[in-house]
Amino acid sequence: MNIGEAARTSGVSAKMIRYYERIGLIADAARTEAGYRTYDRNDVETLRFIRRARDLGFSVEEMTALLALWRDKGRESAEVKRIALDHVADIERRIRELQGMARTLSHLAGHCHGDHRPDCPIIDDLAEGVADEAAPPRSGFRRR
Amino acid sequence: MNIGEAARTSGVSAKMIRYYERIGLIADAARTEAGYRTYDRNDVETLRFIRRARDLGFSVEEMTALLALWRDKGRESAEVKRIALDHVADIERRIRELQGMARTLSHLAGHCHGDHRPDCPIIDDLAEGVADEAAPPRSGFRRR
DNA sequence: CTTGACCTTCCCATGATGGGAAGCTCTATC
DNA sequence: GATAGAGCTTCCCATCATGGGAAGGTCAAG
Repeated sequence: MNIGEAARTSGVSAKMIRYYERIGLIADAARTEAGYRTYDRNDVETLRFIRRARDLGFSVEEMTALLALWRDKGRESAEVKRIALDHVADIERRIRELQGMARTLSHLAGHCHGDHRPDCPIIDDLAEGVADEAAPPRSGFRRR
Repeated sequence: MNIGEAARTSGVSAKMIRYYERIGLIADAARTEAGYRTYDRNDVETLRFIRRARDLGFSVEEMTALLALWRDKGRESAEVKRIALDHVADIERRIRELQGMARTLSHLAGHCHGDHRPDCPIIDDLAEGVADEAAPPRSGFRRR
């Protein structure tokens, strides 16, 4: 099948399939005489694996490791578990950061009239920076 | 003061100060004859405002609105509150996405021996995609 | 043989941030 | 006054995963 059908049946866009090939996450696809990429059921299975890992928030780097382990029938499950748990710890750290932000903002908003009057503790806090209630905004925080 | 001191006292890197000026979040700084940017206490206050908003996860777009409201002494607090609560809702949506991922992965890891044996439900799930326990991986999800 | 869907590569953009090069300016010390 | 070193300037590049779109080749149905 061509890349379009592989994309539809795997849930990975054609753009991303080409990208994954270019960065070496997946092997170069076979080509027709005209240069079209072709995929078989096996390739689509790999793409599905990638899509599920991606949906669980794994980075390309982590997916590279997971794919290698998937293919390695003699793998040690400890290795897979370690990657998964490291990822969980990473996710939980991000959750805590976000919770700190939400808590601070909710608190401030709770004290804001939210009417036509100009007084607003949210703005006041941003301007003065009194409350240091949010999770410590250390390095490494990225939004979206 | 020059950009270096403004960066140190505001907590916003010189790189980012130039970036914020270039994209129009802050006004063009005054310049010395030699072309050096100069900042006064007022400018540093603005930069501090930006840093705090950034630490709370506001995007540049949201910061633009918040800065305008900060300067507008006749603002309606309802407007500020709306931006803050919209942002909280956005944060909470991201938290739920992350929690779904962490839950699924923790569940899978809990059933993985994590030893020298190759059997691993984490890999099996990625390969087969049986459990659809994670938050629906709709469009718009971005990692980090 | 034309039409339209599909494929190819290539370049650009995102958002917020940092790295680094090449070159100019300022200040302190000799 | 010269020199060293810190600090400033602009410009370009990279990140990460993803999409948009242009220019042009290919294929299948009518």
